[in-house]
Amino acid sequence: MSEPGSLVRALSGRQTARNYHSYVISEVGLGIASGRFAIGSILPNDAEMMDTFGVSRTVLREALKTLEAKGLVEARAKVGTRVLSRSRWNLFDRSVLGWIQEAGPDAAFLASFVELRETVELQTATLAASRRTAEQVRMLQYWLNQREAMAAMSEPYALAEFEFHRILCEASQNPFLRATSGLVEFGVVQATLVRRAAGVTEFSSEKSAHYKDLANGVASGASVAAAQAMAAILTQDRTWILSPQRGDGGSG
Amino acid sequence: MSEPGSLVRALSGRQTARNYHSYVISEVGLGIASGRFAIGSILPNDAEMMDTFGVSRTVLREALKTLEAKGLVEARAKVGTRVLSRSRWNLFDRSVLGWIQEAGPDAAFLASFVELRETVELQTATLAASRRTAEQVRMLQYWLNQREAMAAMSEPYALAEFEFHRILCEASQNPFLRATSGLVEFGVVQATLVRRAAGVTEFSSEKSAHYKDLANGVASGASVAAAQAMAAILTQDRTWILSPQRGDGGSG
DNA sequence: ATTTTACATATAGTATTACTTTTGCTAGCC
DNA sequence: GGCTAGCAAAAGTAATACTATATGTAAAAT
Repeated sequence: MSEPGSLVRALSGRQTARNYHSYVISEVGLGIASGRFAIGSILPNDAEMMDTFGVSRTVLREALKTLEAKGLVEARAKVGTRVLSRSRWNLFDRSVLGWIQEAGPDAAFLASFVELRETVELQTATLAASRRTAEQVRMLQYWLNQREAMAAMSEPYALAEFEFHRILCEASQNPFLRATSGLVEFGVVQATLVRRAAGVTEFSSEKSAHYKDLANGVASGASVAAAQAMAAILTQDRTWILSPQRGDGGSG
Repeated sequence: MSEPGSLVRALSGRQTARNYHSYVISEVGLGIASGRFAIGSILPNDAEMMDTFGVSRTVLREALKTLEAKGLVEARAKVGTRVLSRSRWNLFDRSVLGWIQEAGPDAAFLASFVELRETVELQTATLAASRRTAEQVRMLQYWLNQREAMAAMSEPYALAEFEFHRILCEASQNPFLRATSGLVEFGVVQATLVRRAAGVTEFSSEKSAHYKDLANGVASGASVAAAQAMAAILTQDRTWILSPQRGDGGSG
């Protein structure tokens, strides 16, 4: 039940597969993220993959089109469907991040992630404080309480923390920052996964004061205070996310 | 020949259509970005669109799958294919940004864009200065020269400026920042479009000193100097991008 | 020996048709 | 009035056949 990745799936709403498309998409997507389909290599051809996944060509091709749209592969006649280099991947896409997370990101990737997240979420906090609506303040308070209430259960806890950050994205009133909710989810989930693996059973306490400060800062329109509280949260998350993992090395 | 959008297409490599898929994708994508297919509305059903675009259901569905992957639409049985709200769009996707640009972004969107770009590219410049390779320094110098050489022609000029910024993204060594090259392209193109529309014929001069400082800063590893030069560039671009447009109101 | 040309071939691209599944709506039953 | 069954519209899936494209190879020309 508690296999790695279940938290990810729970948060992103990916159960197993809503239909054949999504099944093939996540199988191949995860295969690419994990390195089972090596970067630069050619995927098995249509006929072979139809056989592997037990789907028609229609389904297979539509799935590959989706992956192409996310920058993971590129199809060309006579040569096949090539796995593109990571620099072509759409790293702000929620599913792409999900596959990377499920595959087990390496230390360099996590360092890059933390680097960007700190810049982005700091701005999010700053803007949210000056633009939030009354309704958003209420929502923040709600998820703040939920976060405390669910502190003993990794998945509901992570969900509450994620929702809190997501409301902040909304409150920034900036469509680009709203589109970074995938990043935010990745961060919350990654920090929670690491701590759960380390045997943590009470998830909220270390950051509780900072979350309270953040909510208060946003509610009162204090941009600087909000940013400072966010900075404290991100610093704490960073130490968890970048802490050396259990040496399983990864499956790929 | 000089219709709006040709610069966009030239830069992003979208000629007209490589195949039927890309034709349908950009028609519908642009239709959505321009508001011709209203947000929240249902697209015409398969049969009708097959007729409109003169393609088979296979092509149409694969095109819609691509748009779904970019967060523009969502298909559900019995109800049809719905145009999603902008908050679901993948705004870091190059083609999505291209359609928005071609459709003529409104002032609020441009303000949001500038807001984010300044945060992101400032960090890019900082990191690039500390991580760039010798080869990247050479490339920067090359595009710096090209930028000057092409100052009289909007498209080659914009291309050179874009390449300069793109090399910076690469040099940051951060995959997320590399994935923001679509943003960078949008900014360069937008600034150039506005100025061309205003009758500018010499594109480089105002920012030349700053670009030189930026290249020098990156080459010598001076992160702070590089960030300052980038800030000056972005400030200048902002005044152009946010300047009131010709009052054509937009076609949508 | 090298380059060019042309062809065979493998692969994705496209078209067509038919059938299945999902789900919103409506009408009928409790 | 609310629940239930079934109709129907739309997307989902399958199967098949044909077309376009580009790669590799071998023959032909230099």
